[in-house]
Amino acid sequence: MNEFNEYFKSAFTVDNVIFGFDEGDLKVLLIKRGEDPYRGKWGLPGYFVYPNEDLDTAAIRVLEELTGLRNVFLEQVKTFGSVNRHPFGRVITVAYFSLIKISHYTLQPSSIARKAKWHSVSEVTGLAFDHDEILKACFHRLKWLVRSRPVGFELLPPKFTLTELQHLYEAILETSLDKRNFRKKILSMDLLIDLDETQEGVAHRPARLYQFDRNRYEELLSEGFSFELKESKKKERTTERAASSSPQTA
Amino acid sequence: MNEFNEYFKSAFTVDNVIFGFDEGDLKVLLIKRGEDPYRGKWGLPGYFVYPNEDLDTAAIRVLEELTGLRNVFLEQVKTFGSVNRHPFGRVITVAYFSLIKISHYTLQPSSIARKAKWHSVSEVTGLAFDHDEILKACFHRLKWLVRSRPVGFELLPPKFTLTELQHLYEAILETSLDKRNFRKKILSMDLLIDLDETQEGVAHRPARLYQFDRNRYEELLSEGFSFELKESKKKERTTERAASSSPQTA
DNA sequence: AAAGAATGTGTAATATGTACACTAATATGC
DNA sequence: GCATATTAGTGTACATATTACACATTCTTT
Repeated sequence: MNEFNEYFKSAFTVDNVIFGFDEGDLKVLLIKRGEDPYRGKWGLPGYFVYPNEDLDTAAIRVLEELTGLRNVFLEQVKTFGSVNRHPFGRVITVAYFSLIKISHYTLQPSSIARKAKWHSVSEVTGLAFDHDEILKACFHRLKWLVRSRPVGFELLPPKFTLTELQHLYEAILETSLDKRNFRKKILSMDLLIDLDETQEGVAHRPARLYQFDRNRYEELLSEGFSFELKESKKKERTTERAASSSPQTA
Repeated sequence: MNEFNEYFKSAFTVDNVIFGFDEGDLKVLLIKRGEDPYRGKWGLPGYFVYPNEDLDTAAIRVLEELTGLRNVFLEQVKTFGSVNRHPFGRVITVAYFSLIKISHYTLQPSSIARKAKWHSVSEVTGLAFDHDEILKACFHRLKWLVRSRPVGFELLPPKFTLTELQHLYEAILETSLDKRNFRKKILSMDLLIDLDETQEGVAHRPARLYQFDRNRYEELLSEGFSFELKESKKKERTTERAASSSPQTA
């Protein structure tokens, strides 16, 4: 019984990978570190877990403390525990990820995090610790999840156009999708409410606005429906314009 | 820098969920605990991680020490860290899982594990700690994985019949599959080598034996092939016999 | 040689996925 | 106000995949 105290003990932390979507681009929330190690470097918002705190609770608390984000649903992804991942000693970290609507939240970084800022996922590199690797794992999870759960709607504002939705899927899947097929597929799922409104102030034909029908989704789920969106099989899709420039019959 | 030592530290462990398949039944490897807490109870083979040991390495070592299994490929699934999951103090555990061919290994339990034995997954309950929950999470992962990776072959002996393969999939997916459609699908993937041998000593028409073609699989993967096996949509499939007992035209 | 038990096989109907090109609606610049 | 630029929105034919379904075959046992 007492031997228990003799077992090696390590510090442990949680790190949060928060994805958002803005300006047609997938973003991740990073903080500028105000503490050693890696002071002044960008990293994921993460910190130590308290002794009598569950992991999920810690992730929520730490996120709020560092960035000001509240009530964010976080999902565990993977645990990183390489011996030398932290310069001060053995630290095991549990990575969490989440998807949020950027416009719904205000960032209020604490002093530990000097700044909190959204960065384009595609441009992020050179983060503190092994955070590049953690980000990669979470992005991979997102890619995986997007095909079997309607996660896209978490990232968009409540009202969105089908083109915005498509661009989001293209950003996550890192591929291009056929407009007509994408629309047909999405609309056939019966998960969107057509708001009978259109965009305003755009210099082109305004698009219809839609809303995700969460109740309908729950209902369909309980009927055994499963959301499925496949990655297109062709790697590089040629545009229609390009393809039609060399027709067989002139 | 010195403050680092002030952060709360917890003990941490790895737990392994090893699946096997035998007698048409999905099994999990459990040990009978020879140590407190839960001495004499069944639980997952798991133990403490060393200070200068990576998590994956620890999982492999612990598995071997407790059960005698060597060279098993383990994959991280989830981390469990509820405050009260261990009666002696705060212990965070990282769960790993693996699939093995039961007949290929000999169990050699250590003294810490008084016994190591295969149990039918469907019958396991009342394990030590939160191991019921960990098992459930790993089974869920297996179900998920089976649809996108040819994991079934890891569980079968090198030579197997299509019926055995089908039964395995049925056990994992907890559903029944149509024989002809299953065969058509599997064979069309071009992942099996027909060994031109048949079963011996069975009291019925002997089945052909097949082998998984791992090289072909790697080859197909690099060509962008993706293994996909859907769960059948109908929950309860009626058997043909039953269905044909009430034909429209006599 | 008859009965029992599991193997092995094909086809038609339906559903899903894919490729692809033009018209419609708005804002802006002239 | 008219031409231009820009994005929205729409349909169909073809190929592929999924589903439902029944019976002859080959072996052992009695």
